Amino acid sequence: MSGTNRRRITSKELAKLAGVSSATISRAFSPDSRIGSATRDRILAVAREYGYQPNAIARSLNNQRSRLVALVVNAIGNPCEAEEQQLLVHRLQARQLLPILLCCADHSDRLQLMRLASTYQVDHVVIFSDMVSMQDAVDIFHTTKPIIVSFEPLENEDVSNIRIDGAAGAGEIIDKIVGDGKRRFAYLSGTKSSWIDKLRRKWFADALARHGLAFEAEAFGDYSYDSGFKEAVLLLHRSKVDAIICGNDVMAIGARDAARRVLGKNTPEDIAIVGQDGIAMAAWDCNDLTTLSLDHVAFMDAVVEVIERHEAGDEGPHSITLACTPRWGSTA
Amino acid sequence: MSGTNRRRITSKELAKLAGVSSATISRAFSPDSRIGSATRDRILAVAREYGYQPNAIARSLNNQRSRLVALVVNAIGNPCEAEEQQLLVHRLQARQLLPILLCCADHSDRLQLMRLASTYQVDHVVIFSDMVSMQDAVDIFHTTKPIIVSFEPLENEDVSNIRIDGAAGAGEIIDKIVGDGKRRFAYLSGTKSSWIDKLRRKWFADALARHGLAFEAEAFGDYSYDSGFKEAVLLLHRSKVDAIICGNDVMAIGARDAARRVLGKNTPEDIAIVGQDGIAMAAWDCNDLTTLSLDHVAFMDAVVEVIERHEAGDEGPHSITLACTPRWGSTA
DNA sequence: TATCGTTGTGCAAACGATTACACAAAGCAT
DNA sequence: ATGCTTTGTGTAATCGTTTGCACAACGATA
Repeated sequence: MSGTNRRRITSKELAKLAGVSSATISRAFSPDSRIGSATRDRILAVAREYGYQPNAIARSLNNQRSRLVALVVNAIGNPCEAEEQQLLVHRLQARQLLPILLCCADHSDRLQLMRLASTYQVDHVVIFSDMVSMQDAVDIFHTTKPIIVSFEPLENEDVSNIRIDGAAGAGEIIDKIVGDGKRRFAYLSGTKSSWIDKLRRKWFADALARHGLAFEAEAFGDYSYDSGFKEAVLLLHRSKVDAIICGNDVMAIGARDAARRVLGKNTPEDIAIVGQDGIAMAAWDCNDLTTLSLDHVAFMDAVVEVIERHEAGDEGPHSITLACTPRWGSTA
Repeated sequence: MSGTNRRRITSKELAKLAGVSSATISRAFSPDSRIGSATRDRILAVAREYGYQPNAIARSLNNQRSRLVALVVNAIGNPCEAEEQQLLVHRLQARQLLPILLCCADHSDRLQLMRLASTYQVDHVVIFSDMVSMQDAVDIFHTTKPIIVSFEPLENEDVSNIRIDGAAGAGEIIDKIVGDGKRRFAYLSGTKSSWIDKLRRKWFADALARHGLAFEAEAFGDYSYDSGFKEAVLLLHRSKVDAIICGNDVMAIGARDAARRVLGKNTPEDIAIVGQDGIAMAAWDCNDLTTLSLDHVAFMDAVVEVIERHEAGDEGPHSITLACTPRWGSTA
């Protein structure tokens, strides 16, 4: 309680103070173990007095269970990832699981970091980055079945995963925009190399194909507002598209600003702009974005459900697919 | 390498395979320890072959150093915190420190969570939440000197901390707005109980006082867009203010939208709106917010500097203060 | 009263590394 | 050839828990 003593008291020391063995101390802290309730109460009282808490590191070593979860993400700064992380972290904490955050800029240190985290014997791994190959994940976390949250076609079917299907939603959105008279579409990708991005593009391309249309122009950004803005300017200067489908919401906002500010084009009359993700900001009055939206709550519930099944010993692999639905705003 | 074998190999097993003792295995993995370079190379080769990595949990138990850092935050969803976290996490990872994220909605489980994290023997604690009392932090992490990133007047001077001073910047902003002819100011707080919020308000109140002015109206939100929007509507209905200073940028954007959409008031002609934080989004073309901005990079550099001094054994306490500067946008 | 669960506790062996200490081998000067 | 340092390796204790096993005490049953 005093808060100023430097060293942490150990179970052996507490045992001496309470006149019991360290085994009994341990039992006092595990809810269902044979111990007299009087003894337990006395121990807990003494423990509180001396500020004793069992050392989770030592316990993990003995248990072979760390209750740590590695979260591999690309960027916390991206609002979509931030929203999802927040939901997930709360759910994990409610289950007494602690998240270790791995946030990786480039590819080389991503693997390095994953290796580092694996030495901490994490119980679960949630990979939000589709830049990580499944094989790398499985190799690095060989004792922990990772959960892949991405859309890469699974060549290794032994890994639990959560996938998203936006084909139907993209269809609805394209139908609406074509119905509004737009014919000349562009796709503004988030990255050049990601599977997610290719898949998302395909949803819309397929929907366009059903109207006998195809993307007339392409551009590549990096999921940031600035890249959305810049690429949209270039795109609109070099081709006369009247609709831009963007790889995520943030780029869509950038593209909308570029169209309005640099070219004086307004949504949805002059140009239709569509985002993807369904972040909270998309619904703000100043944005009111039409976007192919994911139910982030259901998404993270799915992640937690897979984790719980893994904890229960049923290592699957489990596979869950969630559908995306349109959010109708005033940009398309 | 095979990636499918369930159990992790131990140093003792690897020792047998390499024909050495487990002590030698350990030495092969610590850069500066007495070991023949031929032996080391052989061990590392065998280790790679069998996918051996030293167990960080066991090492931590022995070392008394976990290389884990607890990050206590209010909400990842808040863009300001997200941006800072991202910067900090990168800096920690570059130093082979792993962040454990504690994200706390309400006060009771905040302490609970901090206690849980403390059982993992974290080497450092960074507290971003001014909802945590310093005394609680010190009590819970009694073996680890926490770093408090907040503005609460330090009654306990034994804790390293990083503070922010926006008095001068707020002065500049108020001077400008008053110079533009505005006289009737409102303050839209982020929370009712936080020290940060009170201090931020005081910067602006003091600046107003120098012009013989004071806040005519007050409102309380929760740092969210929706609360900014809602409170601004109520505020503008019940009083005829022509300037609103907001507790953060997100609320300022909400307030701006409310003024424009619900009351048809434009910035900066009809009403001046000011944010605080200086998040990236404030500079987006659609927002172009005038805000009292913090240099997040310098901020997180400061946090890391304190951590490094603590690691070097100089536990301070260290205290760093950073100044906020105005970002001039079109909202004020 | 003898027997048999049941309950509560202690002993000691894990868990997987690190590291102080001891010691053999080797290099080098006398 | 002797003594001294340096280098490389092994032995064993340690970090702080948990848990299987043994056992004493106790109440209930026959």
